[in-house]
Amino acid sequence: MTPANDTRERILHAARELFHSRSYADVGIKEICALAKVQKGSFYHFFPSKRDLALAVIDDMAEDWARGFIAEAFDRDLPPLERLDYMIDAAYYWQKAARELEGRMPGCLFGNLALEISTRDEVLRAKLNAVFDNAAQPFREALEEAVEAGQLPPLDAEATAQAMLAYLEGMILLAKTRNDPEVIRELGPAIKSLRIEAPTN
Amino acid sequence: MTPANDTRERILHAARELFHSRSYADVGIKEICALAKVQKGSFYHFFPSKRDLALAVIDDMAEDWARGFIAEAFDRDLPPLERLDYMIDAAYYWQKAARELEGRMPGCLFGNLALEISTRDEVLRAKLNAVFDNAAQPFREALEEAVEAGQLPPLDAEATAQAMLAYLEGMILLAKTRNDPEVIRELGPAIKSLRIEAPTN
DNA sequence: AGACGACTTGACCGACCGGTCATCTTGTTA
DNA sequence: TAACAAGATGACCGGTCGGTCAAGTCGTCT
Repeated sequence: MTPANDTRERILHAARELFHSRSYADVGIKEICALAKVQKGSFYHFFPSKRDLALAVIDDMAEDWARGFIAEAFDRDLPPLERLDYMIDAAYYWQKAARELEGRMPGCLFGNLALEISTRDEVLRAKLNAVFDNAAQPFREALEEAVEAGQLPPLDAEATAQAMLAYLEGMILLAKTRNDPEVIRELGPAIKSLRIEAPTN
Repeated sequence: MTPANDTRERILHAARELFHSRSYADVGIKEICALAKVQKGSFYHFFPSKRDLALAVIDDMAEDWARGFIAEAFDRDLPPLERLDYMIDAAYYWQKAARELEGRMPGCLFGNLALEISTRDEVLRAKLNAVFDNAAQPFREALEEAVEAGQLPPLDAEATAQAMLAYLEGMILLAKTRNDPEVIRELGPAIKSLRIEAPTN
C-alpha cells in the first residue's frame, strides 16, 4: 500500500538507459538522479552503492529481456530454426530503432558491461555470466528440437548454443563499432551455419 | 640521436597494459605515470590528452598485433583453413597465459575499448572500426584461397570473413565473462563452419 | 493526538580526476 | 662557453566523483 512509490523503479529505469547508451564508469549517480528526478539522498535510500545499482539493473534488464525479446523470438510454437531468424530480426530492429533515436548503436547492455567491468568486479562478472548461461538455453532448446525433427544432423546442442550466443554478441560488437545495425542483417543468417559436433562417446 | 629517450614508449606500454587489463575509464593518468615511472608533466609533454593516448595505444597495439599474432597465424605458406586453427590456438594460449599471470582474462583490447567508448567518441570509434576492417582481411584472403583450392564451396569471402571476426570477438567476450579461456578452445573450431553464401548475380 | 518508520531533501565530505604551469636539468649546437 | 630547446619535475587547479548525514515531510497505525 505505498501509492505512487515508483522512485526505485525510476532510478532503475534511468540507470539502465544511461548505462546502456554510454557505460558504467561514465555515468555518475548525479546524472542518474537527474534523469530519474530523484534526490541523491533518496538514491542512497534505495541502493547502498553504485555497484548494487548495477546488480539491480542487470537483474531488471535480464527479466525484461527474458519476458520480451527472448520469449517472443523463441516461441515454442515456431519451428525451431525459424526462431533463430526471428531472434536476429528482433536484434536488428531493436538496434536500428535505438540508433535512429539516439544516433548511436548502444549494442548489448550485458556485453557492454561484461567487457567493461568483469575484470574488476567478481560478483558482477558472475552475475553477467549467469545471464549469458540463461540466454544460451533457448538456443539449446531450439537446437535439440531441430535435431530431433531431423532438420539438423546430431550435434552438441549445449556447445553450439553457446557458439551462437557468442556469434550474436560478436556481431553486435562489430555493428556497434561500425555504428551500423545493417551488420546484424548481413551477418545474422550465418548463425544457422554454426555447428559443433556431438562428442564421440 | 636521443639516447635513452624511451619515455614515450614506456607510457604507451604502461597504458596498453592497464587499459587492457582493466578499462579506459578506470585507469587514471596518475596510475599510468606511476607504472611507466614518468612524471605527470612529462606525460603531457608527449600526449596532449588521455584521449590522444588512447589513439596512440590503439595504433601501437594494432601494429604489434599485425606483425605478431596475425602474421604468424595467417602465414601464407600454411594451408588456408589451417590458418584458422592456428589463429584460434594463438588466441587461446595468449588469453590463458594472461589469465595465469593476472588471474583474469583480459579479453581483446580492441573489443573492450570498442564497447566502452565507441558510443562516446566518434574518432576512437572510427579508429577501432578501421582496426577491425584490417583484421578481417587475412580471414578473407584465407577464405578466397580455400575456395580457389576447392576446399570450400563458393561463398561471400568478405562477409564470411567479417562473420568469423565477429565470432572470434564473441567467443572472447564469453570467455572473459566466464573468466575461462577454455571457452575459446571449445567453441573455437566452429569458426570454420561459418558461411555466408555468395550474392546471386 | 501522537508516535513511528518510510521516504525526501540538499548541503556537505574527502578523494581523485584530467589537465596546467613555472621552474629546473641536460644534451646539442654554434 | 653561451645559448637554446627538449624533456623532467611536482605543486597546483577547478571540477566531479561516490557517498554521508542531519533535518525534515508525510502517511499509517495505535
